[in-house]
Formats: sequence, C-alpha cells, structure tokens
Amino acid sequence: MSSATLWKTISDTILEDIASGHFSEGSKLPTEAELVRRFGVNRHTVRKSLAALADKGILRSRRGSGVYVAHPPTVYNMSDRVRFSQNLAEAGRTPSRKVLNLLTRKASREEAAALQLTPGAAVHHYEGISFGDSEPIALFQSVFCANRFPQLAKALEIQNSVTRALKNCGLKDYTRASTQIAAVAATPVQANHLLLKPGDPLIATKSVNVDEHDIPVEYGRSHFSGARVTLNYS
Amino acid sequence: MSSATLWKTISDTILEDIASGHFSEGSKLPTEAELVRRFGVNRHTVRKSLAALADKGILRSRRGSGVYVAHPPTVYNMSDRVRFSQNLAEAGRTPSRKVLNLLTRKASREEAAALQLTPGAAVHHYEGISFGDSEPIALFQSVFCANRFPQLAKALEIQNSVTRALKNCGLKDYTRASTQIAAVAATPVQANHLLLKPGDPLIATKSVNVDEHDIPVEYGRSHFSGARVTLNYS
DNA sequence: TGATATTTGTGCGTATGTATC
DNA sequence: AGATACATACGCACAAATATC
Repeated sequence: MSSATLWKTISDTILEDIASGHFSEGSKLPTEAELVRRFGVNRHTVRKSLAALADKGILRSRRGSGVYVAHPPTVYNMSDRVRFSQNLAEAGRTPSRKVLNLLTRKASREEAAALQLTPGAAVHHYEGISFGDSEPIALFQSVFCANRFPQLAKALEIQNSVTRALKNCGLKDYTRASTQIAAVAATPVQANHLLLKPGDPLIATKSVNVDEHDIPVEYGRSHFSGARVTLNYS
Repeated sequence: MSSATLWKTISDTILEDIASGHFSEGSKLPTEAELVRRFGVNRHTVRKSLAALADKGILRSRRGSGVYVAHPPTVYNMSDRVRFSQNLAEAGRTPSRKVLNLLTRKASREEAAALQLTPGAAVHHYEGISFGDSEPIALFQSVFCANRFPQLAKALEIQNSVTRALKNCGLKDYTRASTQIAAVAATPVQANHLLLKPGDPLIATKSVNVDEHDIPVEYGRSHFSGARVTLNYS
C-alpha cells in the first residue's frame, strides 16, 4: 500500500463511508474545511479526493453550498403516451414540479411551425423544473395554442399537471407524434437549475403532442440531466 | 454563447429579453424575488446581474418600487425658442414639473449681471425638477426681475408653465439669447433629485432669455441628467 | 391618515472554484 | 503538497423606500 497516494486513501475512505451508509444518498458531506481538519491534510488534497469521486458521478459539489452524495440514474420511458408523473412513479420516485415561468405570448417561428399556427399567434408558455424525490430531473418548456385553450394558463396555475389541465380545457387524450433528441452542454443557468456544472451533458428533446385527430396541441422542449436520467424507448 | 459566470449569463438573458421586446422601455422588470425563482439562483447573484445592466444605463432601480428598463436618452432641442413642455412632447414623452422652491429675494452679482439689473435688485426665484413620463430629466432654477413682473410669483404658483405665467404678466414672447454649457459631477442632493448616483455626469446649462427688445427677462440654470438627455442644437 | 406588505439596499458570514507562489 | 489570495455564489438578517389598502 506504499504506492497509494494520500488523496486516494482519503477518497477510498469517503467511499466506504458512503457504502456503509454513513453518508446517504442526497446528504451533505462535511465541508472541505472540516475534512481538512479530520484528515490533517491541505485543502488541495481533500479537493482532489472529492474531485475523483465527483468525476465518477458519486459526489456532486455546489459552489457556495457544499458537497453532496449523488443519486443513481433514473430510467425515463419514452412511449407514445408520455406522462411525467406516472413515469417517475414507475421508477419508484416521487414526482413534483416547480413552475419558473407561466405566461401568454406570441409564438416564435419555430413554435408556430410545430403547432401549425400562423406566425405570431398567441401561445401559453409553461416553463419549469421536474423533480424526482426533490432532485431536479429535467427542465421543461411547453407552448400551447392560446386560441384553442383560452383557459389553460389559469388551469396550469392550479393543476400542476399538464394532463389534468388539458383535460379541464376539454382535451381527453393526447399522444406523442414526434420527438427530436440531441445532446447539449448545460448553460450556467441550466446547470444551476439542475444542480450540475456548466458544460455538463444534457439530453435535449423536442416533441410535438397531438390530439385524436393528429392536430398538434403541445410543443415541448426538455433538458434532462445526462447524469441522472436514461431515456428508454420501448 | 453563455459566458463564464452565472451572473453574466443572467445579465445577457435579461438583455436579450429587452432587445426582443419582451421587456419594453420604461416597463417594470420582474421583482428580484421572481428572478431568483426563475433563474434559481441567490438574490445576490440576480442583483449582480441587474447592477451590471444598471451601470450600463440599461436598467434603473428604485428602492421599494422595482427595477425598470431605462429610456434611451431624450433628445432635447436647444433652439432659440426653448419650451420645455413642447420639447418633451415632441420627444414622445409626457412632461411634468415639481416645484421645489418659489420665492422672491435679492439677486446675486451673477444674476444681476445676466439680467442687466442693479446688484441687490429683487428677483423671483423659481426652482424645481422637470419630468418626462414621471422620470426626472433635469433640475431647473430660474430668476426673473421682480420689478418688471410683480405678479409672476403667484402666476407661477398656479400656472405650472413659465411661458403661460409670463404671458399672464404681459410678456408675449421670449427667445434664448445666449447659452453656456458645461459638464459637472452631480452633488448628492442633485443625484437624489434626479435618481442618480453622486458623481454621475450632468449637463449644466446657463441661459438668458430676452424679450422682443433684447431685454433680459429670465436667467435660467439647468442640470440635465447626462445619462437621460442629449442636447440637440439645430 | 395610518398600518401593513412589498421591494430594493446593505452587511456579514460561509463555501466552493481558481490561480499563483 | 502546502500556503495564500481572490472571485463567485449562497444564506440570513435587517434597514430604507415604496406600494397598497
């Protein structure tokens, strides 16, 4: 064991603490300063140990907050009838939502094309973060034709569920017509929302949901945390 | 194109929202608390983003009220017949006035010289703030010969317009004879009135208005907010 | 007018990220 | 590997100005 470096030893010790349940999933590790005292080494050495575990996806650090134990990835099923809540419940996680922005505005060219509207038509803009067990899973941004669903904005304010809000506006069912998937790097703001670092990989999806007559009702864009989500087509 | 830091990214995002017309001139931005929710960052971070834009003159904050999109500099025409209200109306802004001081006193040496009076002659002192769309544009301070216009002080109390008050006192028309222009730093008091910071640049003007016989009737001094006004000679 | 809530301004302390010596 | 310094970011608390009823 003479070849083992100081930082590797510390890294292994922390790993054992996690494996033994001393530090559980999502919990906060002692601060770097505390670890410095505990192991009697320089802060750089502690940081190297933590960085090694963070690279493996075992730890996650947040500037100004602390270092945390990461969760294992969640499997997200991409069937033709995608329902966020149901999806996460199947994965054994408790779903929740945080609305960042909810307003009615004019559609961009891209949005108008996706919803088959005239450019500049009014749309409801619904934007927020999806959580599983209080951990951010994805950023979502959906637009709906305001003309077809005049009361949707208010319904979304109350309902906290797109499916239920649309049902309140008279839409019984909707299915996923098309989806584009890409991988992008997280912007600082995206990274912050998802508790990641800028540049971390995201799964970017663009999808159109249609009603029973194949008329588009929703154009949704999502950014999943690449480290915490695996998309599953089946 | 996300820049390095969080605050810079947020700053750029807000700038884009302004450029795209999402936030228009003079309109109120979401509160800091709302931006905190939307961007998911600490309030200090939001404030740093806003401060960066405020330093550029793009935003302006008012304690207890909110943060607003600043107007581009108002063009103030310095013709030979300057009328404040008309001037701002031409610039598409609603003019108003707030009188800070209205009294009759003895003229200083400088004032007596400008009005061609004997030193110590009585003058009406008229001082206040000019607004465009409720935004302070300039501080003004005018003196008039009290001997020639005995009722002017009362007229100014009622009229809220120098042109109309002078007309009530028998003066049909007056024109600008001379103007001196300088740039000075705002004193704390001036800055407070103009919603600026002490040391911010001001355009200081001194002008003499004369009647049809070239006899001085008004000696006016103004301090325009350098950030909000561009003087235009034509 | 006055009481209360909202919003911005400010300060202090703490934590992580990065760079240099 | 150690020591120091600075930048970025978070958390909390309170003051001051404004808005609202």
